[in-house]
Amino acid sequence: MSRPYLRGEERKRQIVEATLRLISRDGVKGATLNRIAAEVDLTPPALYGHYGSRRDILLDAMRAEFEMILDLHHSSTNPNALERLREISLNHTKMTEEEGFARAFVEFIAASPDEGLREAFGATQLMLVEDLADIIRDGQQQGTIREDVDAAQIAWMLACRAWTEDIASLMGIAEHWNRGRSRVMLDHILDFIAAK
Amino acid sequence: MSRPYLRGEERKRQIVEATLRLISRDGVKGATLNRIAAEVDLTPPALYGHYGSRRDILLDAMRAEFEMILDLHHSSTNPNALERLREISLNHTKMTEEEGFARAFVEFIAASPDEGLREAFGATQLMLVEDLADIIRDGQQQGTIREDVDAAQIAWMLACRAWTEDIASLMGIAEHWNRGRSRVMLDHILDFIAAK
Amino acid sequence: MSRPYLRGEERKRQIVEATLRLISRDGVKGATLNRIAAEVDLTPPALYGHYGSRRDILLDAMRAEFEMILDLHHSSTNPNALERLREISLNHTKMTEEEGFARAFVEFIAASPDEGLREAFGATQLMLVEDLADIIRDGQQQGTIREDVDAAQIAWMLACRAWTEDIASLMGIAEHWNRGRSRVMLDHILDFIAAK
Amino acid sequence: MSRPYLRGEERKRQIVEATLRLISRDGVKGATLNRIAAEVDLTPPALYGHYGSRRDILLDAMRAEFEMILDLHHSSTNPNALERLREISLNHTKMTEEEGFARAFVEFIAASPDEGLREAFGATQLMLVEDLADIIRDGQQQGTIREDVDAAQIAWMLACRAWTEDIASLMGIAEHWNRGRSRVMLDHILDFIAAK
DNA sequence: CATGAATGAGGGTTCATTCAT
DNA sequence: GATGAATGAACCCTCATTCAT
Repeated sequence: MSRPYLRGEERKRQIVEATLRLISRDGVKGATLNRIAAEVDLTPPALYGHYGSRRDILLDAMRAEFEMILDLHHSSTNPNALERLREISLNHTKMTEEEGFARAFVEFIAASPDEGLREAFGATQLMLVEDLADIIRDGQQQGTIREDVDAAQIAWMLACRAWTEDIASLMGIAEHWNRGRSRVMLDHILDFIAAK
Repeated sequence: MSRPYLRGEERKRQIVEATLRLISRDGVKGATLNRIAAEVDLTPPALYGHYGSRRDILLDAMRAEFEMILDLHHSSTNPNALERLREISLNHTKMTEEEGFARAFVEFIAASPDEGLREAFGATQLMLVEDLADIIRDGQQQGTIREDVDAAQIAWMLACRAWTEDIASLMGIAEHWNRGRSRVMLDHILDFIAAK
Repeated sequence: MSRPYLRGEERKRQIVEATLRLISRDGVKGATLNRIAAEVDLTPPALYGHYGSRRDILLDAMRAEFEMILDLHHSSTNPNALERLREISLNHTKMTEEEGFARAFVEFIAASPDEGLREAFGATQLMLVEDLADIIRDGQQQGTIREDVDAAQIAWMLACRAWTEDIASLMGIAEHWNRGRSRVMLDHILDFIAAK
Repeated sequence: MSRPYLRGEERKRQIVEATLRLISRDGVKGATLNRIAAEVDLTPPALYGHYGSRRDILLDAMRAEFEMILDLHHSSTNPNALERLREISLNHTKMTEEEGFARAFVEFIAASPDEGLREAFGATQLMLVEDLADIIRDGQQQGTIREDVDAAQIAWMLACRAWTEDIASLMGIAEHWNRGRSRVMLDHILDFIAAK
């Protein structure tokens, strides 16, 4: 009637956003075609005009989430790599607290194996860790980070800290693994790698 | 006919084991009554003779898993609390590698929110962390662990390391977050808290 | 344990009472063996020690209800048959208002045909109407009721009034078909048959 | 394949008709989705394409039945309101005898409370009684019905007569509360209210 | 007299997907 | 690009009943 057909790309963006919203709220399992369709004011079969299957939608949503994390990694432009890591990490804390973001991220870990998303998710996770490792190597070149640390090792520890934040928030125990403790852990890591 | 009735407690144990097996393999979502029943050679309604609902079965499975972790925490009897922590942590690594164990544990994090298991899981998680903190306090009293560290903070960091092991295994990226790196992180933490 | 086995007749009475209670509250359909058993603190199979089937329990409950109505018919000992009818009818109104009674009665009408209770219920209903007709014939003999009215016809009309009271209560519209209107209808009937 | 898709409204009509048929035969409890679907040659889930739940189907069936009664009320166009009431009432008797009609109507009274239909049914019943009361007031204005009777009271008594017809038919005792006696009751009421 | 274990039938409902339009 | 109708599979759960104990 009054709703005009949307151009393909715009509709896809709409669908992906709705999907991430649903995943954050109800988990991957809760992101059913019925609900996604309702969210974008379409009928479920209409989704097949844009994606080949529910799995494709989920994968695209995962890609979008991945890009949001990448954006987070570039949210700081501090020339000092060490400080950049700190700012990125603190930004992560902030975004986790602003419920919504990163929530979907953890849900992908939680995705039922039969959704077949875990492997794909593992791959994106590797890229993100590698991205952090690049920053660390950057710092080693500029002299703000000790040259004798294993960049990948540190990147993983930072990622591990971020996961824990997300998971704690997800389980409703964010009061115990709180901003303060998360910060202490971050300081431990950064102190350890800081060039003296 | 030929299948003898099992006594209640034995049947419950059987059901819980089957459930954990299914959760490890297919996630919480995959542990359906149909499959659980098939696994123990019963019809789905028969499960209601032992549990009030699917949720009750899942909760009991969670409790069983919780007790396995508690057992893990007492798997070392080293009188030196610091070394006890090390042994417990390394045992965790070993068990994670022997696919199966702890896998179900992570699946509970991943459980769809509508299963209503996360809060319950968060509670057990808190208990486990507190259990680790007790060991740390133990070490502080016996002088093997620095008195000026926050026991809870350290316990969380150890838990965080364990989670990361499980999650990495789950996502199929255990090659990158491997035994070696996990060990390095452990050493970092223990070196930091060791009494000089 | 502490609960001694009950003598057969007492247990049956207990079961029947529980059944009527459940029927009043949840309808015939709601009087399941599970609930009846729970109500008398037994397991469902134990009921088979006293009755051959659920249907038998329901039939016995119906018989008990029938006797309660009979008691109602003899709740007045007024020697004047016309006044006896009035008192009986007003007592019915009172009992209907005291939610609980007669509720089960109507539920038997409502019983799903596949319960196979309606025919049995029709038979008891006939007996009750005939019982009222007897009172009317009594009045005709003693001269308080016109001799030219059809006793059965009037008995039915009185029964009809009683049903309407029950049904209106059941549908939650007792405010509209209320005590006053029910009373007016009663007066119509009794005025009509009163000997001049 | 060979079965063409039915347009929505037509399918809904088909479903409602099948539902009323089943309710007449097997009661509200007997109108299961399985049976309704089989009756219209569909699978049970297909019904959800037309109604949101079983309850919605039942409510729609109730509405359809309500409209049939309304039609009955307008089945007579006799200008004399008193005679109109007589014709309507006699038509009701006739329809009750033609097994099928009104049968479903009574079943709604009988619906298990947990179906949650009784309140809704009570509301429609009120409308029907009010509809009859309007005819009575009509007669009072045109002078065919005494001005000093309570229209609502009389309407209820007429409804009560109709219920009794239905219920007697339902219980299989229509031989006792038969056309003749029902007619006598009708004459009583109409004689009473007829203007002299 | 009563239980505990189990069953087969059936209940309402949700889901991803297909197909004709 | 989107819909409306329909499906098959699977979901959790309740029921009356049976049988061994």
